[in-house]
Amino acid sequence: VADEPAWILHVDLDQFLAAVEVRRRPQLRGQPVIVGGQGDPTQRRQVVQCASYEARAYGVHAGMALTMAVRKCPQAVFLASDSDAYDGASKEVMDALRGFGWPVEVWGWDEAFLGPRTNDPESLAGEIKETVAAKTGLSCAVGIGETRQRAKLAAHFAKPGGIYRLDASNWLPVMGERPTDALWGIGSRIARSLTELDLHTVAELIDADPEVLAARFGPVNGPRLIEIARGGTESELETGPREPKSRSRQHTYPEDLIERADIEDRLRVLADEVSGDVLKSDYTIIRVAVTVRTASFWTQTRSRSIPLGTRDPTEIREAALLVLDRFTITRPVRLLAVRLDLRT
DNA sequence: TCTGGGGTCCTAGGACCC
DNA sequence: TCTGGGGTCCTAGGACCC
Repeated sequence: VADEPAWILHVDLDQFLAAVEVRRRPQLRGQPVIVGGQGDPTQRRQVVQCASYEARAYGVHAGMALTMAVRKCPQAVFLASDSDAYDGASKEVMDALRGFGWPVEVWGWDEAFLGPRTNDPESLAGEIKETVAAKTGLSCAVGIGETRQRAKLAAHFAKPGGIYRLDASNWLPVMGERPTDALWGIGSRIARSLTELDLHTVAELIDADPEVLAARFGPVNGPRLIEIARGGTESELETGPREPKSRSRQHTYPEDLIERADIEDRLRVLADEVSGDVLKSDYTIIRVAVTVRTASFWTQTRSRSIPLGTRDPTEIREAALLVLDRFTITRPVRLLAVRLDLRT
């Protein structure tokens, strides 16, 4: 086995949140299902978290306002987001994947990388799909590559429910002429900056001057963009439990907050909620950050270091209020957030 | 029809110290 | 009076991802 080639498989669940909801409500199968917020499409300021493929056919997609989604697809079933249910379903899937005995790196609720050694990754991918379906009732796509980047993009081509391989032999033919933001790790902003350097496609980025990219994007990010374009680097999967670096709680209020006392009250609630999350475990808080977003979407974050660290919820709450005092708020407040940075 | 919530990593300037 | 480097911490913000 040790002399068989190493592969990365990326397992990506299909329409995960909607699929979990359909699994426990079989009568919804085949219907447009939209998960988001409290499941009430008349409520403002809530967005689609996941749309089933039937709903996507009407142009509904994640991030869209629920009020927009109900206009595009009035017959859809709208459901509240239920993170406990998704946590549980995710754990079922990851346990099924670990059952294969290969290293597993969990990537969010609905994605994972596997690191097998095999001469036949397609057969293994097929077994994975069957096992996940049998044990959890959920379907997934599997991407195959030598790196995370290739496996991740391969899974994209495999969706929904398929298997696709993106390796050294077909990376350039498949990806070379695509825009740079087709890559995992390059979004719209970097793609636009690259365009200003006359770099439009993956193939052009591969041949770009590393010095030019370093000058534009920094000493780490610049060269990394070229690596991404080449298909990424081979590196060990991280299979251990993730140590969180921060925990946050944010809320967009259905009606803007006007009164100072109201803003402070809401901030206290957020601070206490996120403190409660963190203090259940053994973490020490070393920084408290507060974000304010006004009705016009102007958004700023300020923070305060706690050099010795604390686990005292009162101190955290008061630190949040002190940070709030450093803002000059003259507009109605749409969103507040509290983030706690943790000692690593 | 205005645009959620929860994360990670990187960059850059200024303070401060040696 | 004018000047060097190196290092770390703090803070704000940008960008990406699920």
